[in-house]
Amino acid sequence: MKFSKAYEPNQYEPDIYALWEKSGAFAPTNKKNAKNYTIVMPPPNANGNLHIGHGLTIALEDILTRYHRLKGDNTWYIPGADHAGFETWVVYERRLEAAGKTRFDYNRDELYDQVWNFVHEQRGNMELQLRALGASCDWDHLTFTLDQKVVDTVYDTFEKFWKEGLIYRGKKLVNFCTKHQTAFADIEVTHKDEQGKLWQIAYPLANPKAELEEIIVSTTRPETLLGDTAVAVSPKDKRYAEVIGEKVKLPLTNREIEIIADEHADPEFGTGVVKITPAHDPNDYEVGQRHNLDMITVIGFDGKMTKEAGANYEGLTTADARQKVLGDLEDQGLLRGEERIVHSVGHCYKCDTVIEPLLKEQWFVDVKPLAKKAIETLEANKIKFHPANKKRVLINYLKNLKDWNISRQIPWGIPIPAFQNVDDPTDWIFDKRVDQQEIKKNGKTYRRDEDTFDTWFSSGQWPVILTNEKKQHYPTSVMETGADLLFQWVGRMIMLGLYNTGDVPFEEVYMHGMVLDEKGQKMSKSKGNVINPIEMVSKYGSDALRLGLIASRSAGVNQAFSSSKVIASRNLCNKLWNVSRLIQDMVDNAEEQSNEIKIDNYGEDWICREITKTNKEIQKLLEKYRFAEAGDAIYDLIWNKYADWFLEGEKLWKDTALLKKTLEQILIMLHPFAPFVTETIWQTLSWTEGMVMTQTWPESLPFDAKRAAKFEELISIVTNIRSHFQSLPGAGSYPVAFYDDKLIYDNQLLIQHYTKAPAVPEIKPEDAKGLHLAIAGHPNIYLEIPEDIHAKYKANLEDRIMKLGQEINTLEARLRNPNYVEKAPKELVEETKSQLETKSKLLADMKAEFELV
RNA sequence: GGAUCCAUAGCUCAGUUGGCUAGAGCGCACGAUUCACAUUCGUGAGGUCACAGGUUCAAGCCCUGUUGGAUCCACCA
Repeated sequence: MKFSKAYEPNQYEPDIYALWEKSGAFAPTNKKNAKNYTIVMPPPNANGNLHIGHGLTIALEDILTRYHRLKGDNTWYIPGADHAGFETWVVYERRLEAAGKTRFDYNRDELYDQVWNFVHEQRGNMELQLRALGASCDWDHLTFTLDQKVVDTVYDTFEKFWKEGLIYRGKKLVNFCTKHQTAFADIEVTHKDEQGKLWQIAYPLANPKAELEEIIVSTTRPETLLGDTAVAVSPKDKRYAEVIGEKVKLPLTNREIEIIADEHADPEFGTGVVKITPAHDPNDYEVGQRHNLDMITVIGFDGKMTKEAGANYEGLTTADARQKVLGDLEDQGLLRGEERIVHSVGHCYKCDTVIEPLLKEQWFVDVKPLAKKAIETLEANKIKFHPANKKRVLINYLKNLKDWNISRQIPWGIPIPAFQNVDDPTDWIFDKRVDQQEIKKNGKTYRRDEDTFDTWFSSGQWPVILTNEKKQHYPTSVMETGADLLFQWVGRMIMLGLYNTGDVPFEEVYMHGMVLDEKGQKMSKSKGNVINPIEMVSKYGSDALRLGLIASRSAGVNQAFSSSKVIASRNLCNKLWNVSRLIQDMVDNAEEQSNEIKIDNYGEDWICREITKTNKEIQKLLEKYRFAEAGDAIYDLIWNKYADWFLEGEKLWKDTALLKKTLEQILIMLHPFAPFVTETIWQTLSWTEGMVMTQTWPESLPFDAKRAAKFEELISIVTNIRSHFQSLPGAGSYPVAFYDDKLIYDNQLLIQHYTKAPAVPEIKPEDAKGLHLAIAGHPNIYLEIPEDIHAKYKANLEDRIMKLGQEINTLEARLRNPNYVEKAPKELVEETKSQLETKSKLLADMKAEFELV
């Protein structure tokens, strides 16, 4: 291959990925004295497309993976594909609807097969996209969340729970979406503040007293009145103390219900009386439990009033029933007022339907013991979090966690392996024969539970499942995922991982924030501000997207996407491409080919020092998950140091052995961040062998620190001269004359090359003329400029003298402070002193010059 | 009600045991240019680090409070 003039990512990326994949190097090695490094990928939706957040996830995980592979670890990055239970079901149900069908036209097994086929028709796109992003994951172990090994583990866990009594079947209030016909966990419900009304309704006492004939309750949901089984007052509320235990006539029905005393009633709120509807309100449910109240279900799973609501209301929607109830109350003179209030209402996170708390028999996990263990583990710092504060947030959540409803009434998921005795509804058994609707056991007939597991129940066991085959990779090294999944996923993986294995599922957690659009807004389809990562890849290249995404981003913080960072990264790739092109050119044209490195000028010492310094810095930063800073460090090395200074100088020296070596090191160090361009270059260079992906992380390069420091002096001299050339009228360049300066003498050619000065002559002190440069340590440099330009320079010099004077004042003030001299570290004080000395000398030179000019 | 995060250059953001003159990319201004790269090179302007106190020899960083923005959890008859 030859280097074209510019790097065109699209031209190379697919072939490069194919090269890697074919090589087998994505599979974990099994070296004896190497550490294991494992990341399980949060599985993207199997039949969806990746979004920009996946771009970030893959970038971060793949940087870590490739870095550790280069470091020689037994590195294993395991990909996954999610059946995404509810998400996918919603999509499929929409298709059914479009075809004029509903889920009720089929039985569960038929629906499961249909969705299975649907998903597998759509599948594969996501996996291609992961490849386009450069994920160096082990495709041989790609796991779909409905694969048999997943189901096996989930069933084993369920059975173990069952035997230990951690699973129970309970009829409790669940969050039910009447559109999607399924229950949700608490965490899946989105609460929104809404404008609503609070109505006052009179409940007449069964035995009216002279001073109290009726009590007035306040409610936002009058239609649930039909299911009231008590009214509650605070036990401390003196107004009602006498009527506790008495009955009231429930309006619109002919029932009488009791007045009970319960803490739930707040004397300060409204009239201090609460109607109690245990079947339709979570708080009332608890009151009902405490007082052993009846539970009357007046709203059905279809969102309509039931038979129990009475003939007048049966079949009405809750909204219609509300109007009718209000009208009827009004007719009877029992409606006593209304006021507007803002209250929070739960909605289905997919379809926005109001979530109805309904009584339903479901499987619940008793989370107390699991959460307790998780909290202990977290408090013992067994898992390190980035950002660190997420640990406390998670502990706080776990402390208040309620039992977890794991039943979902959707066909797309892992069937719950539980069967119910057809003759005895209380008799449930555990059995794995879920492919049958009815089974026989001990002469009894059992019918399968139609429900499936909450997907978080299975994905909560993800690290355990994926490492099952190579147990030495558990616990995994780091769990990298979005900050929004702290509770529903990370927390559950910790609980279930500990339960399954006794050990944590991962040693560290890194949580990234959301990728917002360029204006800092959340991306959403409805807003139309979604950025497609694959479009970015085809426009700028995969490496540019990766580098651009990690730039300026820190753990846990939501940050805007920045196309300018992507473009800057694209430019970096091109820069490196051209650097390589130049070096290849020098190698091709070199008179002798030698692999022996001879460091014989300051710039070479300097670049060896800088590469080594950056090498250590990148390692340190990646260990701390500081991706953005690591990216900056390598960017700075390649562009500002390697290309702008070292390579520019090497145009004169052409030490090909050193050029090769340094370029190789840079390619390896950049590889985790920009895998495609580094590999493309590696494959294109004439002398490199194998793949950059499977090289070894570079060792330190040899250098002489004093000589490297000399080069830095040269840099500041050159910069100073360039600055003068720019600011002097005419913006020309002039001879740089000097005397008695070894550094300049030794580097005349280089200085001429960097500054583009016409000459760098050595002169006799008495011949010095022109503009005297004030550079610390180099007092004898003159720009030979015409007389008339001097005056302009004088003003500039005056400014610099003033500035320097201020700096000297600061230093002097610091040293005058006895506390500073005594308490600050000695090195620091010494440094201040030496700085003061240098600067004072410089100031004296400048002042002398000012007089001369 | 409880909690968390954020506020630094025109924009997006770094700045992690407190240390000297607060950085980057983009943008802006000025200049260059056949010879690796216009996806280029060079030079430069631009910041009372939200505000008010405090701790310290020393504060963008630590503490207290205030203001503004974002998010999460719980509750809301």
